[in-house]
Amino acid sequence: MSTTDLGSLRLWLRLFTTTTLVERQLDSALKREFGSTLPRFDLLAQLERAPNGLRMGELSERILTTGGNVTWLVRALEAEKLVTRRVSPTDKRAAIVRLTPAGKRHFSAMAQAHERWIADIFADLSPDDRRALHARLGVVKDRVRPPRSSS
Amino acid sequence: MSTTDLGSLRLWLRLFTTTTLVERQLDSALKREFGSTLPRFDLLAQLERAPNGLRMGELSERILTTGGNVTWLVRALEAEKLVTRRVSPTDKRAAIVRLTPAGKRHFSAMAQAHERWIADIFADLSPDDRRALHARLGVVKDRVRPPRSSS
DNA sequence: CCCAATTACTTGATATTTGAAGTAATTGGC
DNA sequence: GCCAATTACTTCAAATATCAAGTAATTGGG
Repeated sequence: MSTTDLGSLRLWLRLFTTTTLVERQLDSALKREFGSTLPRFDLLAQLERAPNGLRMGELSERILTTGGNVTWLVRALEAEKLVTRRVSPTDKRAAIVRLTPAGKRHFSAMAQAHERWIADIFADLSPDDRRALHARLGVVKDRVRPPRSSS
Repeated sequence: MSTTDLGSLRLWLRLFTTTTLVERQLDSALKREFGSTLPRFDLLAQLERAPNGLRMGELSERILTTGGNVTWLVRALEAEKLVTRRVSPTDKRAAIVRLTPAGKRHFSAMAQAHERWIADIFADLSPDDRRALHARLGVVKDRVRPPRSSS
């Protein structure tokens, strides 16, 4: 309806820029307030949602990173006693990672702050705006990755 | 108007996931078809738009990365004869980076493919959807970085 | 059962990015 | 003009991420 055509390229640039800026803001806030980072937070968040733990492979799929990187992250978190890793009883190749009680405490402290920061960042959008954004991003997402999960 | 509330957190997760997936698709296509990468492409794109060249600092601001990283990228591109670097005549601290003719050719070949890939990725959105997305992302962007530029 | 193919991870070499510290050049106030 | 503060980069080390092997365990077809 409106008169200007908006090239997809400009849309992509804005999508990229916006995401990068938000990411950076969150990462630096996590660093400043908790001495942590976004990748670590994301990994812990996945574990929080999975009381039975997750395998390394599931983790790497969910946080969109490579297996080698997950090995690295988990090793670091394990050294800090935030997660444990044990061999799966049903498949000895697989390692199951879980939050420790200390990991849960640490995560939930961060999660509260994290949620506040995010609410603040998106505060200028109405609920309808947020739904509209979410829905349209879903269209793009399904285009780059044939459906399957939700996130 | 609709009934479900959508938490900002879910919106952020989708924003992040979508952007990461698109980014990856573009990066791997650039790698596959041209042996390049997205950061290099982005840097060249900035230079393409600036016939008079850009200083290192302008580059790092525009591609949202650190100065050290720009030094690294430019050094690599320079070694491939795609860009040149010369000391600014008016300010000897500053280095001005420009595309070489070979760099222009290389870039424009990539740019055409890049634009096709992007058009394809966003093909399921109508022009109005794209405008709507762009506008709402703008709201978020202005929240994390007090206005100034457009991108 | 048995073995080739597949799967789940880990490792090690690289690649990339960041962040802090260092160097050189420029600027503003006096 | 002169010097302290600022600015523009570069460097170097540390943090992260990728990719290609390599290892161990599991599975499926005969």
